[in-house]
Amino acid sequence: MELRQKHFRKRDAVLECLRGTDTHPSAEWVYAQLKRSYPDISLGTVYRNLAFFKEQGTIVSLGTVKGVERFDGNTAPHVHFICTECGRVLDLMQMKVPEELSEAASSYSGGHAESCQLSFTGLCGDCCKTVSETGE
Amino acid sequence: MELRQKHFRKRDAVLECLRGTDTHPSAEWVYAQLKRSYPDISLGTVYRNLAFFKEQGTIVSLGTVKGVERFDGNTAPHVHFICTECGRVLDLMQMKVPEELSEAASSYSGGHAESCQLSFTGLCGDCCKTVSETGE
DNA sequence: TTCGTGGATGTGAATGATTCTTATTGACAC
DNA sequence: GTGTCAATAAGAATCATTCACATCCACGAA
Repeated sequence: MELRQKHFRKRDAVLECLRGTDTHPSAEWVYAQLKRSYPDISLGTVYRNLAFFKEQGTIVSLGTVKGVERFDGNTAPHVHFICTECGRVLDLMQMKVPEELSEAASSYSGGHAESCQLSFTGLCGDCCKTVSETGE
Repeated sequence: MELRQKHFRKRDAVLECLRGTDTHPSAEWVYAQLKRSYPDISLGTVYRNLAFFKEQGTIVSLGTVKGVERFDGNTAPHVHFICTECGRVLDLMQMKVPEELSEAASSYSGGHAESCQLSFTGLCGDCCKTVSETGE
């Protein structure tokens, strides 16, 4: 078991890294983090394993923000706030996503809805402040 | 005015093209359409003008589907259904997006929400059918 | 032990969407 | 006509992501 662990060390590390942050990171960010503990890790491995976990449903993609894909290790349905200025993504865990919406979406679309994403875009608190201080 | 029209012909054509469809097209699709009426139009022009209108708020980006950005000429807030199989994007105009959500998002996030996107992903009717017929 | 197998990885090249650069054009004011 | 300024075409450049391929490692069979 210890030995097996070793073989999957990097795959596991990708998942741990994602679960250990609430920054909804990009592949590049994960790569930079893991580089410290695993100096020989490659970007390809990070992409490969993110795709693997996404496929498994173990993690979730938030779509792209400013051209790069962002991931979330928290698969519980929750709402996101995306800052259009700095690209930060915040969780709004307090906001409820009505349960029955998916069924409504399925029936309206004639297909089968598997997941639902609710997100808001705008300026985060920090960027609001910066804008009001510098006048844009 | 006629003359001025001519100068902006392609910019306007990009907007018209987007407004004349409900397929939520990509830049490439718009380019292919316009190529018929404007054989010398360039992809760069399409990208440039999509970015221009997006900046103005005249059109809206849906984010990327299967790696390519998709646009919507319909800026009225409405719900989308995105097929993960064929990439089709359907409007669910019948579904309501509660008005007060944006304010809640602003207060929870400490920032200022400017827009809200609610979308469902899954299999559209056609793809459901295909899957059940072919057994995947 | 020694092989063989199969999954995980590193490397670097390839891909593909998007953006940038440069030269050109058209509309308008003088 | 000349100058200016925005819009454009063409193609090069960029950048995130994927792919191809050789290698490595754990495990199991001989």
